[in-house]
Parts: sequence; structure tokens; C-alpha cells
Amino acid sequence: MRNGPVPDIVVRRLPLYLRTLRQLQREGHRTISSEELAQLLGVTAAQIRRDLSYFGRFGKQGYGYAVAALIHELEVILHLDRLWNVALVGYGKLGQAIAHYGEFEPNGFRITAIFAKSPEHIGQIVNGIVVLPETEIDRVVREQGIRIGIIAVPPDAAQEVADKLVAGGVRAILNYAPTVLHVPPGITVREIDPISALQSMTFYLHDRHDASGNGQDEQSFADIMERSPVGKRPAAH
Amino acid sequence: MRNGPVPDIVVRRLPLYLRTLRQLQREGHRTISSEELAQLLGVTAAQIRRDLSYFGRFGKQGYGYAVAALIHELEVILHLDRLWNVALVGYGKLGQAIAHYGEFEPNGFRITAIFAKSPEHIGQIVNGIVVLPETEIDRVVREQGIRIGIIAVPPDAAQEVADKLVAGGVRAILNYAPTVLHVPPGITVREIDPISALQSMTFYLHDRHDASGNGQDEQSFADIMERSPVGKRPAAH
DNA sequence: TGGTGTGAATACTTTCACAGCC
DNA sequence: GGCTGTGAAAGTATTCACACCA
Repeated sequence: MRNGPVPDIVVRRLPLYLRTLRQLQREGHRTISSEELAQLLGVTAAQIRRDLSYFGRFGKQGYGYAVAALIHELEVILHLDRLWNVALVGYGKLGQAIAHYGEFEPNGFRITAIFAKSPEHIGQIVNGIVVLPETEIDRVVREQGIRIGIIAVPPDAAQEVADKLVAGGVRAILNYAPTVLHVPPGITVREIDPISALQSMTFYLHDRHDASGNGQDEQSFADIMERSPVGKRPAAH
Repeated sequence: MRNGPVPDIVVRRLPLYLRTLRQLQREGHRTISSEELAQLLGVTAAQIRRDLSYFGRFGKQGYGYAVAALIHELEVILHLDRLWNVALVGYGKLGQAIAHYGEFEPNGFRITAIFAKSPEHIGQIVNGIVVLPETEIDRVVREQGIRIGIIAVPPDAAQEVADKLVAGGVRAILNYAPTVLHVPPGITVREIDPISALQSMTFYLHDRHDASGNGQDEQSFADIMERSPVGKRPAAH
């Protein structure tokens, strides 16, 4: 068991382990080896063992990990053994989609406050809560003790919103705005940025202005059949 | 200028540089130093210089980088000097939100094919295109020469969809489904996973079952400093 | 026997620091 | 003087490989 701070890159992998373990549990698995889990996740078994070793010794030699027990350990480590209230700021198209996204609630997160700037949105009732003006962020976040904020406003408003959330006590921000947020130390930010994701993938695509045609050639049958786990490092082109 | 393959982690940062440079250009900047750009991005100047050095020598000593020229270089590197057609699979709530997200088109991506499974969605006309059944993926993707796919289907259907996209010629997949996709070598996958992002941030939050109260900070300065290796964190302001 | 946990080795990434050029 | 591009150093992360244990 390692001491010292846990690398953030390890922390970011834990939810993926948890997700896969829950899936295994639903399928009736009682136990799993690091090798089997690694196959499912497309990573190495050593990485899984090393990652888990930062937090304890959860496995049994010659046996593997007890699925239910490991799920519970991960939930405790990630503080997912409770429901987290979340503030959503921005109620345009994107904010509305987030507000109605059904996966937050079953995964430990409940949006309990929504803020908008536009008068047409303020006062609307969504999932039983009233959309409030952004001027109320500080007060409401503080009163509800909210620690997590989601930003879904235009990029030029995002920093101001982040400042208000932090002022109200938020310490974790999920940022859908295409802007780099500057926050004080101790505040965690994660970006959701599909545009950047797409723009980084096109690096690996050949630049074909001829976008028509049958597209058959470039992918061999052998390539298709030889499926491998998702690599972080796509093959050179 | 480095030779050999460019690290994927470098490629993933280029869109952020591009985004910030475009912003600077809109604000009228003609030139920028690595130090100024680094401040805006919350990274080090050395990292920016190193990253760019994989592709060429774009700066001028004692001067910095010409904004317009560097934008153009990055667009060429990332193959963004063209419009990419994209196939969207899944037209539930999430797929609909993606289909109507206004940021793809101005950033080089146009959804030109949409596929759904449910009969209630098939045949709908969205942005002038007809929603087709998923059985048509291979044929349509091939005919249009589409190289990029977006997956927005339930997790248990995602792998099957990925296989069909790849069979049709897709080589880059933006995956919104909470599943690890297994794809052949040479295919790039990026995940959009807000749940995992949230679940990794709660690691850094104290576990307070008492979610009410005034939200005043109960975390010590020492705790904040100790827990601070939090991923990609822009500098304090 | 089968599979963990972990030192040691390797691989990768970032940062330092400065020669060299505008 | 100011700032890039880049060797070299430092810092991180991953993988190997095996002692050890159920």
C-alpha cells in the first residue's frame, strides 16, 4: 500500500473500474481477477493491481477480488456512499439537456438548484425546482451546502459563474463551457469538451477532400476482426 | 523539431491552443508569447513550446508567435482546414441534444447521417436529413465516406454500433455511452463521460452526510494543500 | 495452482535552463 | 532585451517479473 498522495490519473480511473464491476455484479459474477477485469477495460492487469494498491489490499491470492466487496471499497474511496447535491448553471439548450439527463440521479448526483440568466428561463419549474437568477448562486449554494457545480453557460460567462460557485462553497466543477477556468487551489475542475475531442481525433485521419466514394479500401477485414481494447495511442498513419 | 510519433497527450492539447488563439485573434492580438498563452491556459510556457516543437518552428525569438499564422498551422496539423462529415448513432434524448448542439458546425464538423433503432425516431427529418435505421449504418457511412462517428446509444448497444461504424469505414469515434469500446488498431476513440468525471471529483470532497447548513468552509488550508494534486488545474488568480 | 501486491526497471512527460537568434 | 527551441535533468506513470500466499 502506497503512501503519499494518490495520483489524479489513478483517481480518474476508479469510476471506470466501479462501472465495470457493477456491470459484472449485475451479470452474477461473484469474483474477478485483475486479468479478467483488465481485458474488459482494455488496460493491463498490473495497472489495475497497482491502482488499487494505493488504497489497500482488496484481493486474495489465487482467487482475485470479491466483486461486491470491491464495489463497496470503491464507493467509500470515491465518497459515493451518499447522494451529492449539484448546482447547474445555465439553462439554454445544453443546460436543459443536462437537467433532463437521466444518469446523474442513479449514479449518486441530484441537481437541486438550477440558475439561468435569461428572464425567459427564470421561474420555470424543472423536476420540481425553480430556475433561479444567477445572482442567487452564492446564497443558494451556501444555504444548500452544495459542493459540486455544473457550468453550461456561454464561454464568456463561464469564469464569472465559476467565481460565484466557488464563493458559495463549491469545490468541484464540471465545465461544459469551452473555456479554461481559473480557480483557487483545492478546487477540482473537469472539462466536458466534445469539440476538442473531435478536433484531436482528426489529427489521426487522413486529410481526404474527396469525402465521397465507397470508402471500402482503407480498412482490411483482418484489421476489423483483430479488435483490441481502446488504445490511448492510435497507430501511426 | 522532434521526429518519431507525436505523443497523443500532445495532440489532445492542440485543440485547446487553437481555441485560445482564435479567441485572442478575435480580440485583435497579432502576436503572443508562450508565456502569455501559458497564463491563459493554466499550463507552463515550456510545455507549449515543447508541444509546438513536435511540428515545426513557428515562433520568432524575441517576438513570440504570430497568432494568425499559428492558427493556420494548427488547423493544418489537425486536418481542420476542411469540413468533416459525421455520423450520429442514437436519437434518444442524448442523441437529439447532440444533433441540435450548435457548436459542431462552426468548428469543422457536420452531422450528415443519423441512425436510430426505435421506429418512432426512424423517418424523422432533422436538419434536413432523415433518421435512418441502424441496419443502414454500414451502407450509408460507406457511401458518404464518413470517417467520424458519434455513439449515443444505451451502453449494451454501443459495441455493436461501434463495430458497424468501423465496418463502414469510420476511424474516429466519439463515445457518449458509458462503455469501454473495443476497436481495431488504428481506430481512435474518445470518451465523453460526465458521470465518471463527477465520480472522480468526489474523491477530493469530504464525505458530509449533512448536506444542509451554511456551507462555510470546514476544510483546513492544510487539507487543501495536501489534496491538491488535482489533475489539470489552472493556476489560481 | 492461480493470482495478488510490489520492488525494480522501463517508458513517458514535464520542467529547467540556456545557447542562439531577432 | 526578449523570447524561442531544445538538450539534459527531474518527475511521473506503466510494466515487468517474482516472492509470497490462500
